Amino acid sequence: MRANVVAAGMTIGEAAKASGVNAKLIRYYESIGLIPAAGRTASGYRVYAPAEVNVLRFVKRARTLGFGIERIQRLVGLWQDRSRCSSEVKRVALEHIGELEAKIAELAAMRDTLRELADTCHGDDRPDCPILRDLAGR
Amino acid sequence: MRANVVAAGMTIGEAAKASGVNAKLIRYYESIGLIPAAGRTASGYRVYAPAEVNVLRFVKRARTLGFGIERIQRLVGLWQDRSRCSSEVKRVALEHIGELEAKIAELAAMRDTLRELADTCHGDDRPDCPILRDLAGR
DNA sequence: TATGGAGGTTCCAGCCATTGGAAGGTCAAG
DNA sequence: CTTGACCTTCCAATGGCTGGAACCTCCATA
Repeated sequence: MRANVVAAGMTIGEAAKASGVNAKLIRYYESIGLIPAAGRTASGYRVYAPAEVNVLRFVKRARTLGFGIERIQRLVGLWQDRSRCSSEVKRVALEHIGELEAKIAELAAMRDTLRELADTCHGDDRPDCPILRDLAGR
Repeated sequence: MRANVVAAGMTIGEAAKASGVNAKLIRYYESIGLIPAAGRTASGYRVYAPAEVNVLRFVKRARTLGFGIERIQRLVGLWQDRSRCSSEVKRVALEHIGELEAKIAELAAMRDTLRELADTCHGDDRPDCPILRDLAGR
């Protein structure tokens, strides 16, 4: 390809390197409609402009923060809408924070219960075990 | 069925009620080998003895504590092995606690970052938004 | 000019633990 | 005999990827 024609137009591999989203995942994101279909060369290779790489970076960062695909789609929409209200963005973020809190609380409850059980377990070569007793329903 | 013959022998629906694991899931657990295949009536209905319901309850409780299927299999094995060492059980539990901790830390990091961003976001009708700025890579 | 290898393409399948639905068989009561 | 609750199997979807197969295209080197 080497399309330095207008100093833009990367292959999917180059876009992957530049965005941190691997090529396979870029195709997947396109297939589910998270990102619009990329342009194509005459031979069928996808072509990416810098602006599209920025979208990929945005998506990557949002995934790192745990946002789900659907919410990322909303965020990208807001990002590209110059007349957005920051309140809308904040609402999406707060929704996600709420879900993170819920998940954290759930996992922490599991951990605490298990920690207590593990603390009372001798952990030696005897068969008696409070962990199994608990799982067996006392 | 109504098999009160020897005061045992529940249908899958009864076993589901008694164990808290729904019928669909019981079949799934059997299909993946987490629990042994249940007995059958002449007409092909699954039959469950009280001991099998206890296994289901054990599995249910372990799932509630977030154990994965594979680990539950190990736990059931240890539970039914009278010559087990409690240290083995404890090791399985500690492995799981470690994974819970890791997941919690990951989610908490996301939450903290997002909380900071959300705190600095006005959340009004203006378009300026630090959340989007962060996602866009500053 | 032939060739090799790196990288592109599509499609299909699997991960985890479930859940839902379709299509059909069986049981007990009315 | 019909009704309807329950059982059976099988297939598909969920989220967010990842891996592989089979094939095509580009570019540099021998």
